[in-house]
Amino acid sequence: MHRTHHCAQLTTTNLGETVSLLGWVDVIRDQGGIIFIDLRDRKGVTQIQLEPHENAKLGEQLKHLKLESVIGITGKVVRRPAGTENPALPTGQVEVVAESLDIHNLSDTPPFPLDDAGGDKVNEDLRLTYRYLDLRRPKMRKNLLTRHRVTKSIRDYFDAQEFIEVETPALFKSTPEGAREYLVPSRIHPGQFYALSQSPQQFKQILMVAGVEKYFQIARCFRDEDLRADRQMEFTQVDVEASFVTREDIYALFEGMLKKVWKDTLGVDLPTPFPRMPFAEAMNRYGVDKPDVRFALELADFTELFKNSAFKVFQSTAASGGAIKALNAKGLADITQGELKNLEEVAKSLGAKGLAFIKVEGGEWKSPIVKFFSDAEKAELTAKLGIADGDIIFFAAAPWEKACAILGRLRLESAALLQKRGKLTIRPDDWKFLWVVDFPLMTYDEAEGRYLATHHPFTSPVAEDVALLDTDPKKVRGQHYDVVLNGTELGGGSIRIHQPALQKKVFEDVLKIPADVVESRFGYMLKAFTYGAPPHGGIAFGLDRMVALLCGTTSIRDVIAFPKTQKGQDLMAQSPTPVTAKQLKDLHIQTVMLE
RNA sequence: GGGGUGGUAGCUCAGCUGGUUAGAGCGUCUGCCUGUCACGCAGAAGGUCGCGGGUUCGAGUCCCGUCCAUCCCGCCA
Repeated sequence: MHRTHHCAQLTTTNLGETVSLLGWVDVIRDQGGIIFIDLRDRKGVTQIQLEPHENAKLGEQLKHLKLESVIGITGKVVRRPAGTENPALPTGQVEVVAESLDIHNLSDTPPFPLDDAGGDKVNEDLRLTYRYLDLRRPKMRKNLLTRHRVTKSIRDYFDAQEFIEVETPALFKSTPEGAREYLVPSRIHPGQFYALSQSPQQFKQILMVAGVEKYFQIARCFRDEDLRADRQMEFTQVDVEASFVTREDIYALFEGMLKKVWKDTLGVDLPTPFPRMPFAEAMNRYGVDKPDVRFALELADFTELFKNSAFKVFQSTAASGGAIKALNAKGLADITQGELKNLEEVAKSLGAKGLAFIKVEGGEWKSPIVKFFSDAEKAELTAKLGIADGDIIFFAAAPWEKACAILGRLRLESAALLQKRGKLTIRPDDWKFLWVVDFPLMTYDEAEGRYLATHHPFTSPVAEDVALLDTDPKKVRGQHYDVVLNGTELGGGSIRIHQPALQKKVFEDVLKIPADVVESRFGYMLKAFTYGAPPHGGIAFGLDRMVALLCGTTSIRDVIAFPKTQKGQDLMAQSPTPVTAKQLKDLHIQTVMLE
């Protein structure tokens, strides 16, 4: 039997037709003399009406029919009796009176409810173990569909812009500068390994040397780092590179892509261009390099003010080159002891010694530290923070970046508390994009005792800062940009270095990678650059995170068909697993477990 | 590697300062019901309280260890 229609299709225009439907048993409502089945396929649901007394064979078949069984039914489309229509259903005006029923496969009782309301509450490990059932849920089916729409939209966009999609190898060479890699032993080359590509970065730059000019790829990437709600060991990146472009060209290109994706999937018109914000400003105002600008609660700086303060903690921090930052969590003076303690723990986990605060209630500043403040200090705090009754002010005194980070985190925590109280509204569909720009090219790593690339070593310095590479590397700004949406970093990219001499200088003189290591890891790239490498730049963009935001979920596992758990296991197929001695022998591998 | 939260029936959860036979809703099974769509009604079955050890006359409850899930820090050029 073939289906004549799908289960969201039948309307009053089909009245009187004999139709065949195939699908899963969604619900059985047995009224005794009349039985209703909601038959579900990937498009929707149609109500089937059966009268077991009228049709003995049907009655017998129905006796052992269970939910989630796969059946086919043939019958006539009729109008539902007046007053029994279901306006919530697209097919709710009609029903199919079953004449015959094929049971293709009886189902065992599912281990958890498959409706959205019930399924959402189920422990995720169970959903992952039975992912094929979880994916039958309307919400998960919708997420898969949205993901498909997004990738289709992206491919259409870049195709229209004359970009071509080029596939680059998953099996690459190990380049241990960046994220930890998955190593793949070579059978043919005993003792040697490939690494799974953590990003097509080097290949896409080579493609520019190859004259492709406009490349994109929806690329799978692999990183052997610890997992999070927004990080999987394998994930998908929208990877783009173009020749003869400036930063502005990339901004416009990507804004166009995002505009189209939002229009195609949500019907939303995104305003462009997106605002640009220098890294230092993002840190100073929001305490992070991926600010959520849907709400204010901005940080303020009081380093100058407290340079000669009677309050020693602030005074000494300011005098020794640190920063004093403050955040007015407006209207949060009703914070509970438990919540305050929790915030203090958060601050401490980020390296704060404690959490200094001022609670403003009844016109009075309640705080263990306020007695140290002069009238002038109080006046400036009031003015800059807009202090009013009902506010609570948090302080951080630490090295600049740490002070910003502490308050940046407290800002988010405070916003959540204010939301809980109904004093602040942050809508998930309030799409606030921005570009964060002017990152430092290098960051000094205390532990390693050398400079590390803030993003990656292929990022080109801002032209007027190149001279600083020799004198003051940390002052050099990179031609890097991150695209941020509602506090999530969706992606980042840069204009790359395309002159072999400058690239070699960055590797060897600035990053202090020994010349022989540079040669073995990146020699092929430096060599390629000597054959006419065009100026180029691009971006890499987290597809999973974007789809998650479009689907209104915070976990990318909800938009990946078969994700891994936080310990990197596939609970359904049960990987990873041990392998046989023969497999290892073929790979010339001997295992010794180390403590 | 570190910190938080959780693990009790198929599912979601309750179970107080340790004390009869460990409960509820949903689901499952049986019966009834000819217009339901969260169908309804009546009844029944269903438990290694994650696992291991300890304290105690007595442990779901307290202690130690361990496993799993999840959130976060580190990490993610």
